[in-house]
Amino acid sequence: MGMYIRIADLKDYIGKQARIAGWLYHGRSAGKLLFLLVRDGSGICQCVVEKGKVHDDLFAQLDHLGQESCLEVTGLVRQEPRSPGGYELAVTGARIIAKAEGYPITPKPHGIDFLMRNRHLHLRSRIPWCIARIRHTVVDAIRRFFNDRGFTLVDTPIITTIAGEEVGSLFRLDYFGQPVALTQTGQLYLEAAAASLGRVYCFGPTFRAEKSKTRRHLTEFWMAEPEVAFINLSGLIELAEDLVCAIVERVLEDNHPELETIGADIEALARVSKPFYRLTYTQVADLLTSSKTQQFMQDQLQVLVARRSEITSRIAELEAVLAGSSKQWQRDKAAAELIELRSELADLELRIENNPKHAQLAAQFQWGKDLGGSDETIVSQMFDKPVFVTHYPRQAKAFYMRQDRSDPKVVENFDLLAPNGFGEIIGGSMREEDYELLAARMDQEGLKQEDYWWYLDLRRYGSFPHGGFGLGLERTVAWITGQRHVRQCIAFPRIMDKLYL
RNA sequence: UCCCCGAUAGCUCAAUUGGUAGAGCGAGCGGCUGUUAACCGCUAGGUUCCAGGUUCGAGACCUGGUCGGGGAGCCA
Repeated sequence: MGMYIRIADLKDYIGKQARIAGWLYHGRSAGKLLFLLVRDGSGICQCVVEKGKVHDDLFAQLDHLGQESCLEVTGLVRQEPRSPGGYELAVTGARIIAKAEGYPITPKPHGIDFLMRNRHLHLRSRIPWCIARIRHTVVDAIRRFFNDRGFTLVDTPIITTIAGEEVGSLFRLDYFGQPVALTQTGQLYLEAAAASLGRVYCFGPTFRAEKSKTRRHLTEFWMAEPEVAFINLSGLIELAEDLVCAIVERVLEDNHPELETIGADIEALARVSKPFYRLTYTQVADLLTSSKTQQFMQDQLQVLVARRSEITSRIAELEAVLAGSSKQWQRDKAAAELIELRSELADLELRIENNPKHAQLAAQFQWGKDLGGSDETIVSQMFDKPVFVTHYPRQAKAFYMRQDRSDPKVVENFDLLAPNGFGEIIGGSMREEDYELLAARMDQEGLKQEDYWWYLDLRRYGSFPHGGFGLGLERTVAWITGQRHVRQCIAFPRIMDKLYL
């Protein structure tokens, strides 16, 4: 593609001249040598400038070039074990395209608020770059998965006239005088499309005005939703299982370096394989109130407490280093570690404080309630692979979920909990295809049948067994990348009462 | 809506518990031919979030507010 070689392709040019263009990620000087780390979006390349090999005034300019300046570099590509990527560019020429001065984001720790207010620049940094690449792989894997299985993509509307989830979490809009809302799910429209195309899916943004200020919530997030005609619950669960396996497999294949850079738990990801665990809601309720769970929580508490004393004594050590008369660089290192340990300590304190509360909540769990956040966390911590939880109580779930004909108290639904405390990434169900049962359920929920007239029509004209699910993209990416907060997993996050940019 | 925590240099954090506001990074200048968050020396950089109050004296204590972080409920 023309004038420049992509840094990712430099390995094919060893021993040859190449010209790259990018931004200065980091510059160091060592006397008459300059090390310029240049990034171009495809990778990072160390460019070595030797005094005398370029004009002196260019050398001086490069020596004083600010981080994120845009430049073009020409040189000889050579293998070099001392270079971060294993090869480097021996610079013979360079052209500064645009200078940058006082770039605010340095290669040192920053607070989350600062980074999010500078998100437009933060995207250039290493970790957001890795996450963006992994997110891209996940999206592509999802599309391929469905396309390869005979699904047809149907783009459902973003402006909707009916609610699929809690009415309280709608973003309301005025549509030329008519009250409408931003979509919370494409599901209802997808059910209509499934009667035309059999297997369909949508993949787009969804909007929920939930007042949830947690690490698992965005007000605007992306969801992949398949809807399948002539399937049953176990078929649906298998589909979800295959999908998650396909996603994880692709990421392991395509993004190994990125996973390593961000410190994801690659071994845990490699363990993600069929079959996942399958539990009914009733089994989970029994598990939560069992002595096994209480024991698990106690064991966990002990581990946390042990880790706390470990950290506490390490902090004391580091504080002694800072108070003592050691070298500056030793003090710097100690200070950096101290910052990290203190935040881990704060996190531990919170978990230690919450542990008995959560244990108690679990012990007091009553059949009929929806699983709380802490219950979900406990269950997903108890398993090393994803867990399906099925057959929730009917009254805790949405009106469209199919009543289990062999046990009318529950519905044919499932949630998929990612392991190690990540919690729910998929929710799905068979849909009630019986007109009378659906209408009765809508009455119970206080939903007006005339608002849903076309949805009920689907049960009037050749009603068919069908079901589907929704996979939350950011939660999936957060789980795979090991990010604490979903807000790192979308380029421009929207969270409750904050847009940042 | 409720609970907890925080706000000090551009950034990340200190300040011996009420007694002269500091360090690293970043920025600027200089040194160094193999750096890996390089290193070494020098320089600049402050209305300690805002408004009141207590005090001889407040970054620290009290009241109110603003902003931010985390959690609960609810959810993907």
